Amino acid sequence: MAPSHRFSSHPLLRKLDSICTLSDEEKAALLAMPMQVVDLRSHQDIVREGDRPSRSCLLLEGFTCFFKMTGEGRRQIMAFGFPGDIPDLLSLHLDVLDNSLSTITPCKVGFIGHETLRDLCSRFPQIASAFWRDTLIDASIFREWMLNIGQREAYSRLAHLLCEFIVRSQAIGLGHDGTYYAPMTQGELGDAMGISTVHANRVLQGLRGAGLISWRGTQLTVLDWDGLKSAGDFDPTYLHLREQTESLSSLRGPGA
Amino acid sequence: MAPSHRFSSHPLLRKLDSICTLSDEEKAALLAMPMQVVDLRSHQDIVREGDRPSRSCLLLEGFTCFFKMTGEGRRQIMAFGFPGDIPDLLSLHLDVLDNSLSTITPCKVGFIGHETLRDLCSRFPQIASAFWRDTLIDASIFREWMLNIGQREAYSRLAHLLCEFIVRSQAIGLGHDGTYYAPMTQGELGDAMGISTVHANRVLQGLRGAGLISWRGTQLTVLDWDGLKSAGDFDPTYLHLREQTESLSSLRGPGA
DNA sequence: CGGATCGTTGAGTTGTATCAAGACGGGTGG
DNA sequence: CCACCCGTCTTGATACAACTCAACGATCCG
Repeated sequence: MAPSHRFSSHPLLRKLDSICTLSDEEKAALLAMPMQVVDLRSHQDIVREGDRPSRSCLLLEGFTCFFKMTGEGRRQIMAFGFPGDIPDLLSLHLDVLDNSLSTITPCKVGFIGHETLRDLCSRFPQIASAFWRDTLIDASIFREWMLNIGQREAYSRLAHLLCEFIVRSQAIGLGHDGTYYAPMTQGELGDAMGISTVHANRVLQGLRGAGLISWRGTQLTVLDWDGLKSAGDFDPTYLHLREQTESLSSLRGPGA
Repeated sequence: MAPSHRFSSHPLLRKLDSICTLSDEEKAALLAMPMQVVDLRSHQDIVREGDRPSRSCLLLEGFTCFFKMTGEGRRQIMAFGFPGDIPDLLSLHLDVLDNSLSTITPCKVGFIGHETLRDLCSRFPQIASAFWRDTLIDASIFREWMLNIGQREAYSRLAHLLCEFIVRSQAIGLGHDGTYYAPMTQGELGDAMGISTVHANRVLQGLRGAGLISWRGTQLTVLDWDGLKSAGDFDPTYLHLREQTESLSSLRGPGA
């Protein structure tokens, strides 16, 4: 029953397995992609707004953030990148990048040339569909963040963000016993939610005080999953995961 | 010099012309798509959150909005749909819809079956790329709205929204002499910016008082384009239009 | 051990929400 | 054709969520 066959250990396939179905031939083709593997320190730029990259970046290990700055120098984080993600896949069809991408932890990334990706898409239409679908899911997450930032108050907003973080971690096999690796600082949390660092701190203490989570260092532990979900008005539909029920039920076990 | 050949009158081609290049053969194939044309009244749902549509909706005439509701009943508008847009193209690769789509004016729409679209994409890779690119531009706009909602104050936020509305209108040939058809109510404006109707009204009067725009009924007139752009911290890069300079210079003419 | 980054707390300020009520305007029915 | 009605726009008063500024404590790392 466990989906552990010879491919499942690679982060890209874990990620793609969580959102679509691919044949072994297609998976083999993905693993055969030539890529330039690079190790990066934390808080280092990968690509910057205004660049015209000819390759995209597959995140093999670590976490990234995708963000954009206001003219007044305020930063909005648009997305967090998890292992297996290709955070700048959009540059395949968008010549000039309108966002920057940085690491938030030390990362191992693989740069894949756009010709390689285009060739793969034309030879394997299912892979093209999977990549397109992946960018559509990213867009769906952007919309949910817009709803979150525009319409929910900060307390609920943070609860929602953490729910998403947990479900996405779970989907690619990260986290044990209701505890997850959460490397973001409170400043990054604030920039992702459109609130100040100070307020992020206060709201976080609200969640702690309500007994929903504990968060020490980079260890985030869910103490009351149902409570967190309802505080965050969270419905995972927008993540468009396969087997949602399975990953969620395995969550409720250790959480409750 | 004018790009008016036999295809340019159709809204879909005007839209696609603004973001990519297609051959005459591809354009002919697009125009030959079978579609079910329907007239809709204003403020009518087209598809709802939770639907599993087997077709997408090409907007031939009128304006739509794409939105999502909070558990507490607050609405966030994610995007406005212009003539030529396919606001729910994403349903081609996302089984269950996580947003609702409604008209905001009377509309003429053409429903196109997903098999038709898939067939077209497999026969004409350039069309597949154009559609994929279109959804990526939508995502880019979502990100800019996140930045707008999360990091800019209401006055600047509204100025930015109007700048985008004007440039997008301009890109598909709507508007004359700095005047544009803007059918949104102040309530819809507020829901798009994450502020209340009352505050949308006050901020709008701020823009009027600063001499940047006039807006009576559905007629929005730009009085000071450079002023509006700088109030909104607006840079159109994220719209990924072809020939940006051309459409913007023609704007400055009647505007100033 | 010193310095930098991150987390935490307090006090005062400001942007925006809510509630309420009136004015305007366009459509419909008597 | 007028009267009415409903949705939208507008304005005022009050309340609150979140911001800024500032300072201090806790870590971590070199």
